Amino acid sequence: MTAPPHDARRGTSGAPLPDTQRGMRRRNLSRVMHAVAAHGPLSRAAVATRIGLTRAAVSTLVDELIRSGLLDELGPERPGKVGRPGSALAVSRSGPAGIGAEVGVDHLSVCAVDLRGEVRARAVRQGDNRGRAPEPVLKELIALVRQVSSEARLAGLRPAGLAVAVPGLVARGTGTVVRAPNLDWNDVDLSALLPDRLPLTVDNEANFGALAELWLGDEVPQDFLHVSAEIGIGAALVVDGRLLRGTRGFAGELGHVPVWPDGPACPCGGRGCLEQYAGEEAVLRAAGLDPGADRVGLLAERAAQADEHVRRALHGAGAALGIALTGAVNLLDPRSVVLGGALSRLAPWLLPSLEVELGRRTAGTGCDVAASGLGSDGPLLGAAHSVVRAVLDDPAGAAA
Amino acid sequence: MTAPPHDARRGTSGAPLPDTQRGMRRRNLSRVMHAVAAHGPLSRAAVATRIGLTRAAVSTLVDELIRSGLLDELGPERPGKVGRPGSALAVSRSGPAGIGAEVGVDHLSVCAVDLRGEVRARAVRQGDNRGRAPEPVLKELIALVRQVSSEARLAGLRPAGLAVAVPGLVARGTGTVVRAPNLDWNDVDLSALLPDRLPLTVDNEANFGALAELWLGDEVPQDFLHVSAEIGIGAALVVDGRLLRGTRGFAGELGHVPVWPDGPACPCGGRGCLEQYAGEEAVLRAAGLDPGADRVGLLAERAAQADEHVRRALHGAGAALGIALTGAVNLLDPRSVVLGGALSRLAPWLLPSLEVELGRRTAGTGCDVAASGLGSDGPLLGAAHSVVRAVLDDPAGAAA
DNA sequence: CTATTTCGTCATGGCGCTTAACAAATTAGT
DNA sequence: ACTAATTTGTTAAGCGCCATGACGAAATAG
Repeated sequence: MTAPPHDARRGTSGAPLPDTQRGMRRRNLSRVMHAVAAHGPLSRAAVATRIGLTRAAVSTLVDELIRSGLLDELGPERPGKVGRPGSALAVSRSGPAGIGAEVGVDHLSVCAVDLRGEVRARAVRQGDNRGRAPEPVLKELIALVRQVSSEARLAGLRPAGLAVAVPGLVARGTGTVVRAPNLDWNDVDLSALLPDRLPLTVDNEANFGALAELWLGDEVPQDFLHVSAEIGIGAALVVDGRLLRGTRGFAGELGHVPVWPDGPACPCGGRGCLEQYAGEEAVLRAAGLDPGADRVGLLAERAAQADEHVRRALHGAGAALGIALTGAVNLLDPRSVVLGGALSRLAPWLLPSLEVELGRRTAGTGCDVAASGLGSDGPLLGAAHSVVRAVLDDPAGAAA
Repeated sequence: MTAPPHDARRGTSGAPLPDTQRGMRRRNLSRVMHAVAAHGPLSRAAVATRIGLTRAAVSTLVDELIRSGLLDELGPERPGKVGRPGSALAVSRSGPAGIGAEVGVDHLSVCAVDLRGEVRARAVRQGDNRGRAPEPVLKELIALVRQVSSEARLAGLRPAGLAVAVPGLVARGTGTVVRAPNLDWNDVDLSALLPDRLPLTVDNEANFGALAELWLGDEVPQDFLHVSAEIGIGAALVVDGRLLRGTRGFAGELGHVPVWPDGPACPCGGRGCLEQYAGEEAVLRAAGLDPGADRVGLLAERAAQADEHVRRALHGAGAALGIALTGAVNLLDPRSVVLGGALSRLAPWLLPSLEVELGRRTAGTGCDVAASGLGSDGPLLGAAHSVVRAVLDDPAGAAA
């Protein structure tokens, strides 16, 4: 009566589970999906040489994926070379879809992304969520999710999962928002409040923003530091194509890196944290502006108008950021630093002083700094794509 | 005449290579080795339940490993429970051995470690290597390696690889020392100067020290920051049981994290780097001591004698370290910080001020700080063990 | 002394990939 | 225009590897 080890299979990571033929098949299915997803339409033969299996093996894998509705046969390729032309395969446009959602301080947004990575439906609801109770906010979010989901279904898609980006700390592996200062939420369990049938993932919006950069960015370096400033100043670290979360999921707290250790006291208990120099509040104060609704927009507008106060404030913030990033770059040696989220809009005025500080302090080694091309859509897209990635990582687990 | 994909197999990492049955076998062989190595003598049945395969499958795997000389059958276990007692399996004491070597500023040392992790032979040669040319130093090192190797062979071991720890930057994936300031070596290619038949690995001693902590430490957390101070101040980051090297292999430069950004100029081009406050030179100067031969020993001795100057200097260094580590802890959220190498000897006088700074600046989250238990042997042991790990990771590739 | 439990092995079977051969579809050459 | 060469996708045979189920062996429990 020994328990059979048959069900020892586990989630998507696949690495540490006992190696059996079933797992081999699953990983090879995933390899085929990734190859086709990443490198456009491909013939079976092209997939085979790319992933290192034989054409025969790939044939059976592809058959299975087509039957599952994850791959489409587009028909014969245009013959340019000698030999029988291959039959082009592409990731299906009508298979599973990832539903991404974002709870922002001044908006809610939801979108559906197909396996090819295209956004097929989206919905936004503007409105200040600061201080509102979780329940009504999430009720509105559910309405948006329902709307986008049914729109997706009309387009022939099947929602396969929901990922929610929130501006706060999320307990690792759960759906609980531990603390979201700008919303004033504490210990909110989204999995209880979002009773949709879809598998749910919840994560920090900075993390999803970094993943979007990893999956959708132009340069696609596998190692970079993604800095965003929606809640305080957060950094997400991508190393070797993997997001580094830390033991408790608290990694990336760039905002509380000491810049001038004897500087002003910070609510966190420290002194001279980066947030005291480059945080939203601090910059607004230094610029002589009142906190309003769209504070970042205001800063960008004034800076563009060459407002000297604002420009000087941003100059100082950039310098402080540069000093904090010097520490990070020295520790991590990333290929590049990406300014995402709100920071990407302010980049033109932050970058000069930032690069001066970073450049002279990391003389030989250095590191590129650039603004993200994804703008404020990063977290939302990252969330939706995370669902899609899960399907690509384990196609067998997400059969139609 | 298509190239057969047969040889697509690759190194030890195993993950991204096309999944074929051969690879499956190799990974399962590795799982058996790791299980036996980590959890003492084990019966086939115990291995089977532990790694999630059937007894039948484990039997054939074990047979193969015994035939290769990597596993030993110790005979029947002491029966304490009902049922037929299993036959205890242990990692062989006479299989392959890892040869580790360390080029220190004041010594050369070499040791041989068997698959069980026991040091079976070692040799040390004291003598200041500062400023000596690479060739004579390496000639001496080769002599030590030969001596230890033949000693190991006499004990029935077969040297399977040589790993060298050097106090400097090593170009990733090569055997070239880019820069070793304390030795005054630049662009020295060890693979050309160590023409032994053994497969050669070269890495920074701080990295090997961290790996030793990972593999041999008591606590065995999979995420920690290992700080050492042989060459300047280096940190090695272990995340998820993997060493984080950075894109160029320059990760862990804790010594040049800005502490007081307006502080004294640093040769690196920056100002107020940690090294200006907690580096060996800086501490000796603050303590009013001259640089001598065994500088760290001198500091420890004086501190133990309650020398006020020295203690105050170490107190200041600890505070600076604490500030720099605050940044690192905020960024990485490691489970603990370990002071290794020379720092472990000075820990009693560094820790108090270090913990004060770190504690009050990372209020809620915090992070344990402790001295390494491995003392100054860390890098040497880490190097030798890295060879052993390579065998455990791919037993098939290292058959007798 | 028998029943029970656990261990290690063996024979059988299924699954998944490789190999080798073949038909189909195209280009290159005469 | 017709044949040769090349490449694709499929099929059948074969082999490796693990699971399953049965068995003898070696201990404890009653």
